Amino acid sequence: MAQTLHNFHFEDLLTRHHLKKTAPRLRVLSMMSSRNTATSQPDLESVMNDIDRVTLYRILSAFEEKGIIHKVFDLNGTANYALCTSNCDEGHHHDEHLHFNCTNCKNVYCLNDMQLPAINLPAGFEPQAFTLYASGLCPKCSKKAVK
Amino acid sequence: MAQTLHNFHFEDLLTRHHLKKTAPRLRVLSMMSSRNTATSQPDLESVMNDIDRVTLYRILSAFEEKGIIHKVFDLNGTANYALCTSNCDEGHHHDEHLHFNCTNCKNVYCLNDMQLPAINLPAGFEPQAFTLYASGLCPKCSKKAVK
DNA sequence: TTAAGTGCAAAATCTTTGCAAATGT
DNA sequence: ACATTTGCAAAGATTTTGCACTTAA
Repeated sequence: MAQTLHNFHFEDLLTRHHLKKTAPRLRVLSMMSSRNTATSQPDLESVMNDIDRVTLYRILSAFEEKGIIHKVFDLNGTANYALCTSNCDEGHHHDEHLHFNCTNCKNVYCLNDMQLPAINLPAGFEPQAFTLYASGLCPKCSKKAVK
Repeated sequence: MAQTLHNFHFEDLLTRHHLKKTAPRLRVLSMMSSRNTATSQPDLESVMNDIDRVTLYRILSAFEEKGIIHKVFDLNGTANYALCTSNCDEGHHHDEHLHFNCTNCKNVYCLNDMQLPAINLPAGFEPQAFTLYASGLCPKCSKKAVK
């Protein structure tokens, strides 16, 4: 995570998904890739306040549909988005990793490396996707020895 | 789940949490206990349309604060509430069970019996609570052989 | 050139707040 | 009687929709 990817990578990403390479979209992608936490619409809006709010909503939903980003709800029910790691197809996400929501700084971390353990469900349930969600203190906040 | 509890049980529950026994609150409790799926504010509103919407919001948040119900967000980010099984204290929930969201009928099931497997987090993360979330087809919908 | 994307205004939702009237203890 | 709770009205916040202008291909 958090590695700064080059712009041509994002341009390529947009092209592959038949989306036009526009300035707002590239800025959203670059902003999201520069973080190691998920980003909400309000986040985006405060950082890129020259881009229209509606445009941000539309960019996020287009990216999600195309499988470029995925959505996680934080403890407050706010949607947070993070770049998909691998091969999420149109309409089919494969983000079965652990999401960690810090109760102090409110950030949502995607811990892609964590494998989900196998889960057995009661008879009749046919699961298609799993998400494991944890809340607590992230490394930064636990270091600060929160009162 | 889904067992119909007697009214005095709910009255007792309210008393224990220092909440007055009012008709709207008892109806919400009885409605929630009669279901085996979690209930959203819109759900409540459509079933009990003689109770003010604001009252329902306030009942839900009071119950959640007191640890009588807990909140799960479904695939659409809508808050769904379910009765807490055991000993959820004021401000401290212990609902570390599996939530199953059916992609067909949209219902959210609390599978209280499922134990969460132990999870190891990367260094620095200090988890306080886990939620495992699955989506797919519930028994009813998988039986119907959805197209 | 033209289909897709953006920005602005406005509508539709969803959720919260303030306060007077009603209700439980 | 008194503190809570409710219902209504209204404010605030969030998200969606429509449409003219702009831009990438």
